[in-house]
Amino acid sequence: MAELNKVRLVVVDDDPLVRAGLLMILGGAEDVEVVGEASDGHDAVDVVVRARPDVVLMDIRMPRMDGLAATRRLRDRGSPARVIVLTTFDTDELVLTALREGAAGFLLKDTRPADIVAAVRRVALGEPMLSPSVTSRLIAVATRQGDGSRQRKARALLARLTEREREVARAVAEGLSNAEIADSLHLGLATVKTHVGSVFAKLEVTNRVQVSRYVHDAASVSEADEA
Amino acid sequence: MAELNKVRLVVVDDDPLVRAGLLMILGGAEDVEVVGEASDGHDAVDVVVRARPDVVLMDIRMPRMDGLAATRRLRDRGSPARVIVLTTFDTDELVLTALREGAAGFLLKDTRPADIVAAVRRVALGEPMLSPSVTSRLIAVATRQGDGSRQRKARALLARLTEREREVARAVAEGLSNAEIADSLHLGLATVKTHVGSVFAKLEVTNRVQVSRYVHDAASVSEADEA
DNA sequence: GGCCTTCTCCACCCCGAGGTGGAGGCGGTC
DNA sequence: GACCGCCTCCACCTCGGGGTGGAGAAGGCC
Repeated sequence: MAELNKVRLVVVDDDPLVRAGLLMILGGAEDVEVVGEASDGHDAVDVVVRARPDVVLMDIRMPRMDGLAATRRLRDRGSPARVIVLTTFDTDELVLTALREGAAGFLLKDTRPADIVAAVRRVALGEPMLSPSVTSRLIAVATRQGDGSRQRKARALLARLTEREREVARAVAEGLSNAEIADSLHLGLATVKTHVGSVFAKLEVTNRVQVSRYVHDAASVSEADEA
Repeated sequence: MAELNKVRLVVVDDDPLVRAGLLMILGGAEDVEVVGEASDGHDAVDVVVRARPDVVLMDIRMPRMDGLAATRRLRDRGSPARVIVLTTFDTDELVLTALREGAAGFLLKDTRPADIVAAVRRVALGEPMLSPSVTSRLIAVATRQGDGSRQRKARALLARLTEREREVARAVAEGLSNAEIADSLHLGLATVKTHVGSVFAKLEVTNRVQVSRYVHDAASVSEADEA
């Protein structure tokens, strides 16, 4: 039973020493079975597809294909393997890209061996696992935009518009001219101008760029207002 | 020495049973010292200010003042205490609000006792600590906006602008008129018009609303371009 | 020296944006 | 019925946005 529930793992790193170290660490855990290795992203995709692991420990900087591209490739191929990115650096750029590509974990290479093993187990269960500094970065990113107050104000003001006015405001925010708006909404030019004027008055602005800002402020963070 | 390094903790929850449970769990850890308790947010602020704990375990739903408001109040007062929010629910709204108010941790109440103790220790060291499901939500939020491709395109295009042109583009995106831009950058009106024209050409747009979109697209997610 | 880019500014033009003051129809409320 | 809000559209006006085609100065590159 315990045998059947072993976590199947593939280790990917271009440095033989790092691979050896990881094998040592993870080989010691009796609930983990290393079912494959690769030394670059290209091989990694092949190995993962064949070995069907539960979890992949994936280095980022590698020759031929880096770990992020490999992760994306695995997603594209529908592989169910959960990827833990293992790297030395944790810039916002890397973290966000990795998570967008579908990585379930992001560990720094200075993570203690016991924590690496714990991460493999947790990720195998479908939970995410990030190094503390990565979590901090993620918090910074997630809380940065959407300070909330500006968004709420924008949404409150937009709520005062009539349905038609909101449509027009959205079109204005897209950068359309009055004529284009009239066309796309099947209205007369004069009608559009009237609505635009009402929008200006209700939002208390004097030009369309400011309308654009309100609309985009209100749209950000809030998931899918209307279909 | 070990005595001196004890983590000073305050426990805040309106349910006496929950408080008792937490005290039991954390009292068992010899490197944690509970230096105060409170049963609502209002009292919590007082207790924390007097007891000067390193860490606060803070319930959200409480009478008089909820945990989020209390956390904000502590931040406003400049308290160095790190707050771990402890709650039953983990909606995007709650998680983001808590983190914005400066919470260092966000744990669900079904967290195992040992993990609660571990969280207190980690947070005391300045690291964040989130429950797995909270981490998942955060990842969803952080990766949602910024699908990346649009942002990268916007940034790439903006990078082709000269320094001056970028300044002008930013001003345009703020909704300023040419005259206002000329004023704020100490330029002639004609100069501004020239720059605006160049910006249009390089961004391949025909009006300022579209410039605004590029600038805001590029700005989102990216941290503080230039001071 | 030439050649490039960047920044500054000019004149001239046209049209769309934005403001003012209307109108009529349509649906709901008192 | 009278009233009100929303949607539709009109005429008229002004001014700023946006396009064209310049110019001169400063700095970097070959």
